[in-house]
Amino acid sequence: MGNKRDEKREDLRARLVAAAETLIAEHGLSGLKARDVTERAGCALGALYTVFPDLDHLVMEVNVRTLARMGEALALRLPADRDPGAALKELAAVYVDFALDNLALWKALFNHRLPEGTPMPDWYRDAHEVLIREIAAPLATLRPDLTPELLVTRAKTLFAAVHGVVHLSLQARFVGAPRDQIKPEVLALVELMVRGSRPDA
Amino acid sequence: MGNKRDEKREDLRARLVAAAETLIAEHGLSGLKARDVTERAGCALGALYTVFPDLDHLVMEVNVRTLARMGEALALRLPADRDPGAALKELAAVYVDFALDNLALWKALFNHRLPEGTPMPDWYRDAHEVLIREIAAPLATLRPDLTPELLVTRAKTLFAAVHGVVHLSLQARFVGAPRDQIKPEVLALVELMVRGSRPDA
DNA sequence: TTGTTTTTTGAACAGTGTTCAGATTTTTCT
DNA sequence: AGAAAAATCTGAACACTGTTCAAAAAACAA
Repeated sequence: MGNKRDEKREDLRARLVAAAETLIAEHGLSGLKARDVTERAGCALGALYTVFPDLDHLVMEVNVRTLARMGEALALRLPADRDPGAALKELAAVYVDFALDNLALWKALFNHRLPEGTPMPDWYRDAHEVLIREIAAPLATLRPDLTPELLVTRAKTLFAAVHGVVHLSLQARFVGAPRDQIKPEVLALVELMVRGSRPDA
Repeated sequence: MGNKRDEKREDLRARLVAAAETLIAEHGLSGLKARDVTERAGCALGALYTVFPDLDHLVMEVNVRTLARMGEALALRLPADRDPGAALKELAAVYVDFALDNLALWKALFNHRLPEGTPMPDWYRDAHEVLIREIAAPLATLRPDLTPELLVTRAKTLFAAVHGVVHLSLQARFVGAPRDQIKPEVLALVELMVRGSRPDA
């Protein structure tokens, strides 16, 4: 049975990802150091590089877990929303809450950058699909005129718009809405987009 | 006359900022190295730290210049747009074009982060005001019901929504709209928001 | 010119991600 | 079980950063 090796390796991997997740949650993405991760995971510095090719891949692993949790949160919203506008607002509200409740991990998800010229692995890109998965259905009800292809693009655009409001606000940077008004502003934005989608009277 | 010193100092400062701008434009924010900047500016490594407290401040200086140019571009759009909806679309189009024409500098503007816990200087935060300055007027025409305070917040939200679409697309990351559809999608988004703002028939 | 002050320099430092020769552990073979 | 071979793990060493600061150079004052 050669799976004792695999078990150990899998255990080490899990410990590294858990350590990285904790450190990012506590000190932010920029506070993630290889030496801290390995110390917390209880292994040598070099061990990290026997599991992941580099730190970026460890971060991506953490981000994939964050995306999975976000996907669950978004899919778990109350069903039986016959009104597509209400459904879209509900999704946006869940998104805002998740970002606020997982601030550091959420920031790591969107602030992490691969080195110049490094292409994003497919498995990583694909993991982001949960962000728009739930939008298509209510949007299709709202906009039966859109082709399936344009529907996907538009869903991405709606997500990006909501995301932009949350992102700029939480950046605590400058042109973002005041932090205590993120939710109201996001909901107002979705309301605008929903109203704007209705056929003219 | 002790202003010979000041002149030299100002000249060095200008050379450093110009060098940094060029390097960011060519190799991206992450490709900006203190040694490259000083070499290109024709001074010693340490000279950088006699002008700026650290590299972050040099980046902020570059970003302020980018913001100023962007402010000019936004203010320069055709006047005589009596239709507020058309004005907002025009602003969005200018924003998209600027981002596409100044890709690396635009990314540097929004991807640069101060170290954890470092507060943003006021002069830097204030420089971002140009991003929303032109939005308030047409929005006020469109939404005479909004209080001045809410008008500002809503202008920030509209900007953040448009920015989010551009940002996620140009990140070439995942959930962004295909790059060749940035402009159409942004304009569609603004159209939605404008239509949604109209009083019910 | 000579002494004093200011400015500039770049070698040295500290903190980072990553590597890899050797030590350690596990597996294989008799 | 014991020994040899293979796989794995280790952490010192390396390469590349931003930043500092003692010393050199330049500017100025007398």
